[in-house]
Amino acid sequence: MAPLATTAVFEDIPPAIRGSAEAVNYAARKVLGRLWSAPSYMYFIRSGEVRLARSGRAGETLILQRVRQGWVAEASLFATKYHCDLVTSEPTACVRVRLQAISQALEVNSDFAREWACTLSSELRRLRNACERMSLRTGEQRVVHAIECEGSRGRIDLPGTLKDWASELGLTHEALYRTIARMEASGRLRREGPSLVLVR
Amino acid sequence: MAPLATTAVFEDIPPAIRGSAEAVNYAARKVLGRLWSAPSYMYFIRSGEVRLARSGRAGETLILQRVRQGWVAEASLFATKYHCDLVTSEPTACVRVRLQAISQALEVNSDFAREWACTLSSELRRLRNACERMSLRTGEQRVVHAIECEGSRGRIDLPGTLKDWASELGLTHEALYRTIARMEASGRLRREGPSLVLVR
DNA sequence: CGTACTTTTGAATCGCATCAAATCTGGTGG
DNA sequence: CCACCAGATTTGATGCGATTCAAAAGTACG
Repeated sequence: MAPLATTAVFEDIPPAIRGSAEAVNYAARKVLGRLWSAPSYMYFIRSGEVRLARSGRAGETLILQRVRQGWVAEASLFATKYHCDLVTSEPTACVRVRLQAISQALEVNSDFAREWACTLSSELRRLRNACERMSLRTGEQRVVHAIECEGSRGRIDLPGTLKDWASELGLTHEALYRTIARMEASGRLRREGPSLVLVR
Repeated sequence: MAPLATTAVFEDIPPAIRGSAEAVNYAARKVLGRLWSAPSYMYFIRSGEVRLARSGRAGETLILQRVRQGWVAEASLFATKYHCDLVTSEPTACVRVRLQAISQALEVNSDFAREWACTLSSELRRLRNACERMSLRTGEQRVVHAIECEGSRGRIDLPGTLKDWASELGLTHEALYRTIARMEASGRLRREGPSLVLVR
């Protein structure tokens, strides 16, 4: 399905590129960019969710970034090809901007340049955390690490299914279910609706 | 030991910040920055090696970045605290620049801003690769992935010991030795001095 | 009510971590 | 030059936890 283009402009887009921003809406499971293809737009997510993912030959998927608000695949600005797939997981409203416009804004507008560098830096820190998490050997260690890093005060809101979360944690969904069940049974974890809470 | 300060200026430092750059030399195993401490300098490595690492309570170490040339810990520009330890692994010559100077250069000099964003982006891509690698289950898959991503044409130069490489791959050194021995025995890998070569 | 998907549990297998010990290596000081 | 030492490399045995394959139960949605 072709994206529905509108001409709205949004306050949450950095002023420097509002002029070149174009609102687009996608249904779930639409591909915004495919591994190895040349990127031409940068996407700013307003609502819904876009995932940056890679899939192995066996069909298993690793989710590298999930964005519900803000820029996705920021690193593709200076790349000639996408290094991941870019896919919506649900109906998503976003704004797209030509790479060239971003590049130019970076050149001309130092506030935007600072903001961009800041975004990249924080994504870098997030990924370093993710890397460290993947080096942990047990599912329990990864769950605790994720809650401590990405949640607040021992609580994390799961944006989606446990199965999705499993592929972010680099576990099979079975392993994650069992880990959570074990932690819950021994009182180290509580589930509250869409949240997980570390006990004590 | 206090760093030996000199006043040399170097061509490989971006012009915009050469004025505020200060050459420093460190012995091996010197700590340039400690986890949770406030960063005040950014380091540009000229020779030697600096590692960005985290260590678990059991003493095991995960190497998140190894730099032999270029900026290290770029993400700390916008952070109030280091999120890793910053340590030399051998005698290292680098140039340090106050964060403030970098920040200002970013503001004033659009070429530098572009270069900085470019550096951050490529580090981001490298880290995404590392994340994907950590999601692979066997040592052999990780070795192949690393050679394909970080090496060139099926060959990688190991910058350091196999033991070091093991902690980058998220494996114990024993597991890595065994993996390499197995691959070599079955003819899928060849060792040539400091290099590993994928066969076929 | 049926379909697609997630969640859950079970059993067998695989590969890494762990602990232990021996060998090899490069560099130091006597 | 040689003894020595710290560290890397290597091999072995054992156990643990995740993966895998399988199947059942729960859930959301048309």
